[in-house]
Amino acid sequence: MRIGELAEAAGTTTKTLRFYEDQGLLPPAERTPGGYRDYTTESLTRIDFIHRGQAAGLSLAQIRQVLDIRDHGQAPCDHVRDLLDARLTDIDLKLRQLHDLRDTLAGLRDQAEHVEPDTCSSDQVCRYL
Amino acid sequence: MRIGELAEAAGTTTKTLRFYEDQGLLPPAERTPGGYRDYTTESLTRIDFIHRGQAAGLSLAQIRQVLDIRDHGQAPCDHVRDLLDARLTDIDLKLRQLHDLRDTLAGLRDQAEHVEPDTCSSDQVCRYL
DNA sequence: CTAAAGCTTCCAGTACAGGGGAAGGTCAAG
DNA sequence: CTTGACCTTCCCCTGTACTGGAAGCTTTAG
Repeated sequence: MRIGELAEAAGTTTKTLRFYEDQGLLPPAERTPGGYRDYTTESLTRIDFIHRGQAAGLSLAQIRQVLDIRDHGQAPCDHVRDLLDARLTDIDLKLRQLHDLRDTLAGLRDQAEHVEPDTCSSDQVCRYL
Repeated sequence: MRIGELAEAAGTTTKTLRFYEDQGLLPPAERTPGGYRDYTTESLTRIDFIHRGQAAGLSLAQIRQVLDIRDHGQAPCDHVRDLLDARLTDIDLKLRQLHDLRDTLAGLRDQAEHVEPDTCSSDQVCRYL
């Protein structure tokens, strides 16, 4: 698969994929005789993982650490366990805060639901946006 | 309350608070006769909200939009409702991805747990970090 | 054979969220 | 009445995660 196809499939850009390779998030791609990067679908899985990590608020550096662990198939020492524990604690905190915020926003949204429609007539500029 | 106290209480810095004021996330603070910013505890609540928003992966611009809605006490038009819906959809997606990632990491961490301790002896550099 | 689309590297620029530090004003303690 | 802690504005710098664009090579279609 060429870089353009992969980017499309992964919902990103060729620029970003080269950037990820540069940052060590993707292994240096195989090359065709012409010098083009040549990917397998494995890369797609990897990019999805990166996207999930980002959605969780991890930095690319943190994602790379986790990928390195995954790449070696097994986690062989305390440092690695500690790293994963730190990430998990981090993520659990984020999950709690996210639930909190969701509730707050849902409350606001609920107020919006029960407002008279003509409170914001079409010829009135909505100053809240 | 002066800016230093507030920063301390909110777990942030004076720099950041002035930056938030500049960006419209905090209303321009009252001033003492000497020109110092003078805050009430209300600001603390607001900063906590901002922090929760950030933990949820919202940008400061998005947080500001939500705060603007909150500030006017009521959500008066479709645009606002749509904005909140967009944020909620956004957050629900993040919550799902976060759960996913948590499972993945917990799996890895579990492997780490069941590894022989001496696989990573003290005189062996842990190459995974 | 040529044109267009897609790829290569390289360098520079952008947006976001702040942080550093200068130059100077304010306030409470001694 | 001075010293030190804290405050003010202003301007520039930093790190993260990309993005744009130039100059040139490769591949596919007509």
